[in-house]
Amino acid sequence: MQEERRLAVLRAIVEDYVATEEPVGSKALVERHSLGVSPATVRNDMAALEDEGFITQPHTSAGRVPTDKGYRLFVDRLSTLKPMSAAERRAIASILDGAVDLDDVVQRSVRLLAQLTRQVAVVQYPTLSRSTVRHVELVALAPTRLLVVLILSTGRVEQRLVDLETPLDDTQLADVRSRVGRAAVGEIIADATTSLRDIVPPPGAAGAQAGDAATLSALAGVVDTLVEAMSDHRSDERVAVGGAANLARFGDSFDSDVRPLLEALEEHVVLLKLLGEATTGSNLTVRIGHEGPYQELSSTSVVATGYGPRDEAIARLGIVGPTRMDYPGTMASVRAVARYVSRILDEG
Amino acid sequence: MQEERRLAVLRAIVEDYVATEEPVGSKALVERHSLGVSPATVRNDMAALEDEGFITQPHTSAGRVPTDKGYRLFVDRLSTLKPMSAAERRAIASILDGAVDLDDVVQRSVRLLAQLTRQVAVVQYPTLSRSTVRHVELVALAPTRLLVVLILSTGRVEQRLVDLETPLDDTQLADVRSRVGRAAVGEIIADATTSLRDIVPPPGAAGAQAGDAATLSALAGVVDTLVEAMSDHRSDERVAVGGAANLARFGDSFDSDVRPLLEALEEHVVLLKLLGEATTGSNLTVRIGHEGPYQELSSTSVVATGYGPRDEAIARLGIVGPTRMDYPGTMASVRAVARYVSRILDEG
DNA sequence: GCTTGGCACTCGCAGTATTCGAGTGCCAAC
DNA sequence: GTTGGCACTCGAATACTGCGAGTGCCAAGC
Repeated sequence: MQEERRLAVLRAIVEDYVATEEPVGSKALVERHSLGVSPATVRNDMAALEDEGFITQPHTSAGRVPTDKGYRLFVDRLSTLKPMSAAERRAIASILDGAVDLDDVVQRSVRLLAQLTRQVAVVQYPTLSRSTVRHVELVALAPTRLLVVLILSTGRVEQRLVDLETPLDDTQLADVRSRVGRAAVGEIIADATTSLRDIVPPPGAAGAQAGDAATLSALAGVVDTLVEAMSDHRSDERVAVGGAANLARFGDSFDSDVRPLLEALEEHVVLLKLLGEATTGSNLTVRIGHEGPYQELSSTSVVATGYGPRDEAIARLGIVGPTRMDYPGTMASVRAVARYVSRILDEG
Repeated sequence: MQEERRLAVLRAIVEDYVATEEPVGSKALVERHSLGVSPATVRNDMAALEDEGFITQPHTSAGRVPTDKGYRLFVDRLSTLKPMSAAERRAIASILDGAVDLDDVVQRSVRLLAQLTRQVAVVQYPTLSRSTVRHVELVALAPTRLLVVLILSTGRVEQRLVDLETPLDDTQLADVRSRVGRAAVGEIIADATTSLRDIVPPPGAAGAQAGDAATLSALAGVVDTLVEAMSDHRSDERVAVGGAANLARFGDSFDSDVRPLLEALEEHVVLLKLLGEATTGSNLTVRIGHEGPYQELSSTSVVATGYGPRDEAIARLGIVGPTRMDYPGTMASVRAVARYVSRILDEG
């Protein structure tokens, strides 16, 4: 009984505090929520909640404010995702459906997310590691210079230049091209890497079906380049950021809260760590205040989820904002955008 | 005589105000600078300067602060570029020389610039319009699907997909490839666009050396795609931004000054307009406060310059900061980075 | 005629005092 | 277990005051 009401009180406190940005007192609570009890009773409950560490008061004789632990309980047990309105759904669809390519999808997503949540949005570009090789092309730019183009199932295109030791004629080039294609096309990155390595004969031990020296040398160079392009971490680390202007709403504490966040937004490695490791599926994760890996960001929360085609989370997206945020609404928006983007990747 | 001293006073006021961020009074001025006159004299000069609109006082009985007009005079006539220290030169060289490709150069530049000036840095990616076509490649991904790769002299690579109406065999493809190559390679973008259009025969009027229908259809599709890629404004508009965390030093006025700037940083079109139209050569431009095109950014200044290989300004870079900034130092840094980047583009 | 010292005046800032009221904890009564 | 009452706390807002940096002006001096 009392336990249940206490949780109701906690929920009310979180909701009011998020809405008003001011510590909430017992009297205001009973006025705004129909709890069916008097302020005095609420006070007793508040005292209990404070003992348990869910709320705290900034100074004696002020209202109560949720602690990280309080938000955690709220998110885990007291909130239900706010359903998106029809208008919001339409907005998501209309904005994302206009995208012309992968980069455009990411950029539109980040804007959309920032707009919906009024927070700073972060979207990781689909990572290479889970995707498959759709095509490899070799183009002779000059007698000893090849352009290697790698096209992945996500739509990402990587190109590299390879300088050859000896010139290659068309037949030899076609040979290299077909060997590489057979080894890599259709494989996921990880497998393609190993099978590409396999088609380069170890130096010295010339196999029966190996081929002439020029071809082998070129093959080795191309394979090296491809392997390097595939494992290139720069591609994995790319993220898009949007809605930094929303930081202006942070209100008070500027130097202590906004500054470290602004710095983090430029460090893509940090951002990726904030988004969290991509686990399987599309689970929505919420990291509140101190739960995160960075001391300086102890007053910010992260709401993130994986996304990708066919329920494979090949990248993550989410938002970063003050611990005092509208979790139900934000979580709903993040999930909705992730689902829609995943669907687009499915079709593409 | 007096005129000269008045300018010296203005210079001293600007320097002191930039350093201390506080209105500067007559007494403090004569103490910190050896002007050789008494505070009373300085006061007279100040009154004159105020009449002319170069300085103003925030409120009666406070020190003086430079106006936009005052900064303008300072920048135009009273300041000499601070020479870069040897250490700074080395830092620029060592950071930029490590770049592996064009994007890397831009990204390193923007970080470097933000670090040197402690302001928000903006670097436009080299624009297409002035650069030349180094190579065009056509790759048959499928019988009726071509990958068109466009490589420019700046090192930028654009790729597009073209769907054909009818399949193309290797001979026909080679034909299209060589026609396109002959028309475009080596030309600057603008010329390539027109000469590409010229090689597509007008519908109906089949010329003597035209060729079969499949080839012509494919040719038209490829040319359309190339022309579109070349004139694609998205490529022109790309900019990199760095050092947003430096906005935290803005001190006071948050909502009125920082917020619009944060918003502008996400609008690349706005940023490009701020950097200004690329004029010829590497002229350093300084836009102070209200001189800029945006009302909301009236308390920010922009220091920008063009850069590019062989003294052709194919893109711009610069910084955005408060009107109260160290102009000589900032201008020197911007120019130094622009020169170094231009040199790298020269070599690449 | 410019420069300078003197001087009265202004006015923002910082520190202090004071009031106000929202909110609390506790207790006795229900 | 709930409720109304009540004394108490303490931060925020307001008002007051003295300080001092800075100014403008003027008359004397170089």
